[in-house]
Amino acid sequence: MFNFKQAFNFVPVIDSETEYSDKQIAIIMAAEKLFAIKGFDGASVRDIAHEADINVAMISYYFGSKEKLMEAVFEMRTIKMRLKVETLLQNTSLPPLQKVYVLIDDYVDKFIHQQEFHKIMIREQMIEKDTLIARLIHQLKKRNLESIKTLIDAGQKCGDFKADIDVVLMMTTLVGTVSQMITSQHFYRSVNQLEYMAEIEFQQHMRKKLSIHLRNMFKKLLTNEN
Amino acid sequence: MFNFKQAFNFVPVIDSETEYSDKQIAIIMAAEKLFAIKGFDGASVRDIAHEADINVAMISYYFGSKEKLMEAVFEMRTIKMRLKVETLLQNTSLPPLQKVYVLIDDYVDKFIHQQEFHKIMIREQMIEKDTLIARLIHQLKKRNLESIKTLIDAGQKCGDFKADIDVVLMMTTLVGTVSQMITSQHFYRSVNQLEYMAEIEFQQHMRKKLSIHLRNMFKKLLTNEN
Amino acid sequence: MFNFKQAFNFVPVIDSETEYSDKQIAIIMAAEKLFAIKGFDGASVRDIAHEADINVAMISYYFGSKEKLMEAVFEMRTIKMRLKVETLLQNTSLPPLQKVYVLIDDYVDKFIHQQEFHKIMIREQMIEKDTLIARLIHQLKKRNLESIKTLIDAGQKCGDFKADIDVVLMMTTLVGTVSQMITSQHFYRSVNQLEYMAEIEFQQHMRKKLSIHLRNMFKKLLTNEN
Amino acid sequence: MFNFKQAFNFVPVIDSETEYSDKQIAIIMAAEKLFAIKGFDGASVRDIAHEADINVAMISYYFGSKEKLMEAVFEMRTIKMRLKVETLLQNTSLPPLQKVYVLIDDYVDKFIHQQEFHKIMIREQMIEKDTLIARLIHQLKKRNLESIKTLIDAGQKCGDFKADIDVVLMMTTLVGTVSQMITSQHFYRSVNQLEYMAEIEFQQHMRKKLSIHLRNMFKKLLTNEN
DNA sequence: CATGAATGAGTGTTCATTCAT
DNA sequence: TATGAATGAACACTCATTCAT
Repeated sequence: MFNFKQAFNFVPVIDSETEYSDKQIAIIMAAEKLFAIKGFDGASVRDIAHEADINVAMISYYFGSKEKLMEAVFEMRTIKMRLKVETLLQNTSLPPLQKVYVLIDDYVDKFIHQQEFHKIMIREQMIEKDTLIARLIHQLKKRNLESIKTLIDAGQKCGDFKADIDVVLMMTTLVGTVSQMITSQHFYRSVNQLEYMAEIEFQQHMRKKLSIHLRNMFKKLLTNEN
Repeated sequence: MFNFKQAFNFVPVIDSETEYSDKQIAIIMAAEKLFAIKGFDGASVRDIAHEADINVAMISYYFGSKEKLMEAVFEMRTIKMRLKVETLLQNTSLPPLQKVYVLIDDYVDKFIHQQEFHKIMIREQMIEKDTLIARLIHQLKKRNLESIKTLIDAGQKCGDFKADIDVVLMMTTLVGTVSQMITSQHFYRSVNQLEYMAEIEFQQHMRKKLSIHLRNMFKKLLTNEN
Repeated sequence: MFNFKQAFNFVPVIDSETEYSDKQIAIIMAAEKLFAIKGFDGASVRDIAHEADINVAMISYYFGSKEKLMEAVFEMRTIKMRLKVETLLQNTSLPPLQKVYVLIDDYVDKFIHQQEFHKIMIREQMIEKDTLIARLIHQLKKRNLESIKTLIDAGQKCGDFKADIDVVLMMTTLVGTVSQMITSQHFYRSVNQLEYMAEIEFQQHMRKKLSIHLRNMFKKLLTNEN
Repeated sequence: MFNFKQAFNFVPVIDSETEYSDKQIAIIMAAEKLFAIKGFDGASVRDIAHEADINVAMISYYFGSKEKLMEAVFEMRTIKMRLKVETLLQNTSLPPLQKVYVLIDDYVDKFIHQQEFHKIMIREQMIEKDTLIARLIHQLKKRNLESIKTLIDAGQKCGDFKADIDVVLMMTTLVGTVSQMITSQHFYRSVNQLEYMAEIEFQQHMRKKLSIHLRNMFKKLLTNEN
């Protein structure tokens, strides 16, 4: 059996209820990759089977259908998508702005480390269908938004943050900026002459740049200081 | 024959080289709509033919292939995507910050009025293929970026703008925020109890909110004033 | 276009509403043949396409689905399945027993000339599914039964027929005997050393034998004479 | 181990050569049921395995293949299909017509009590393939026919039966009538308003009706009396 | 210029069967 | 003996495209 915690240990993991076998994990990850690159309809089950180096029939065997496989991708990822907000909220020693900084870094990390999954989410958000996945995304976003609202609220109550903050718009900028960086990273590399930087190094580069940029912006957005 | 200039006269149009017949325009617009909703692979040529109320064979007949049809969608739209920057640059009376404001509004307008096309662009950016479309998008973004750099440069030279500005990151935030608003507008409506607002009204609502939010952020990002 | 009336002129034809093209007729007849021999599930659309010498895709193109094709087989045949009863009922010159004789011959003829379709009907009757076809068969049988009841009634009223006649059981014997002859004709040939009789000749042999046998039985069943 | 004799003790059983385990019996009976309802191709081995509550692999494991399973169904049933004729022939006290009556009831009983198997037989008779099953059916019918011929012969020699009797046609009517009743029993119920009669009761109803109807017909067919 | 008919490759899925244990 | 996993072929059907007119 595949060790979930070890394989993805760079992000804090909350264990999934569903246990998947090694082969199932392989299929899910192959699917995640190809759904990200080609989209749901663009990636055929044969493509996925080939990528995962398994027989096509195994996909139906394990997941029932292509759609159910997509749901499995979501189930596996969304379980780990809950932000650190819950923990941050309970932390009394950290000042609100610092909490926001941690939050930004958490978002950036998650997007960068799970680019493929996020590409799928971006795509799926646009499809006008009332699928299980659409509902899962909606629910995930709503839960996150509420947690963040509580955090901002606390900052306002203690006088650190300004009064008139549109949290939804703020989050739109946070998520949008990171998403845009992910989707256009090829352009970013080209424009900054970073074409030949190693993937890992480039990820750290993005991570740092985004973190500084967003911290800077959010500080100005939330507080009155310079 | 369809009058291009008249039909899309809310944005300054630079004429395309290629002339399309009414029927071709109908196909392109049906394709744009369905590609936006369902994705390239999710939308079949039969779907598009049905939407455009023409015979399936016409698509191959007019455009050669489904892929070429997508290129036609891009050709028709990208031609009108050049920003007002060129005009702004030559305008000597307007202060730099005001120019940036005009730019922001231009971006917001374009994204909102051509949501369908932008959804396609967001999707296509993610596909890791060196297609004609990928090159078209890259070229468009590069051209826009350079114009904006010149504009920011001018602001820095006259002392209105700060010295250390990462224009690429700034643009990432601009484009990302607007894109994110577009792709998650359903969520936005739901969260702000705007489910039943008429589409037109909602577009103006987004337009205003985004404009204020982005102007506010960019002012802080670019200048030292409060 | 295929001339329906000419091609099947050995049985009185009531024109179908639906017009089929030559190719559609070819597909329907290939389907009829293979459904009869192999059953609905046993006959693949590829088999049928090969038998009809057309591309597999044409079946979906023309009929929508394999099931709809089966329905087309039924539509084409059931339209001609109405017995001569209606005509017989109006005929005042023919005595009731003679009418029954005509009816028997009509049944025998129909079964023998449309063996393939009848094999399908026998099979489909057994499948426990509430399909359109099941309903079509039920309806056809009910209509026929009612007409025959009227005919028997008339015979009883004029005193030619006995009073206690179970028409349903009588029809069960009529249909059952002919069906059984059709389904076990191979055995019949073998047992009567008719293996090498030509098909046409054998059909006439069956026709005659069945007619005499059934007339004889029904005379005894219906009347008091010897 | 399953006790064959006990389980089907309503008909005299001649032991099969092959001994089947409980699990094998369960599979065979599940197969018989589903083959009857859905046909050979319509019933998947997974269906059968599920119905028998065993692992799919067991079917290949025990019987080698789906086709061999069908043969096992036949082997298990045909062994018990030999009629009472042999016993009847040796009985000197019973007059020929009474023997025929016993024979009719025996047929009716067998068909009604083993409807599922008979549905399979009806279907398999129609398949134009020289399979083991086809040969088994042929052989069974031939053996039965010969026994009956001897019985009829005896009746003719003692002067009870008429001289010109086509035994094959007579058997066609016997088997055909009972088969037709079985395959169209749903129609029979509907037409006689017996939809809600309990299955057991309905079987007894059919049994009685068929017995009287067939005895009546056969008496007229075989003898000169009224 | 336009289109209904036709095609072959591809789709997701299910099949009976076999494998490894 | 027994079984979950696995396989490759087949399934019905849809695809983008081309053909004949």
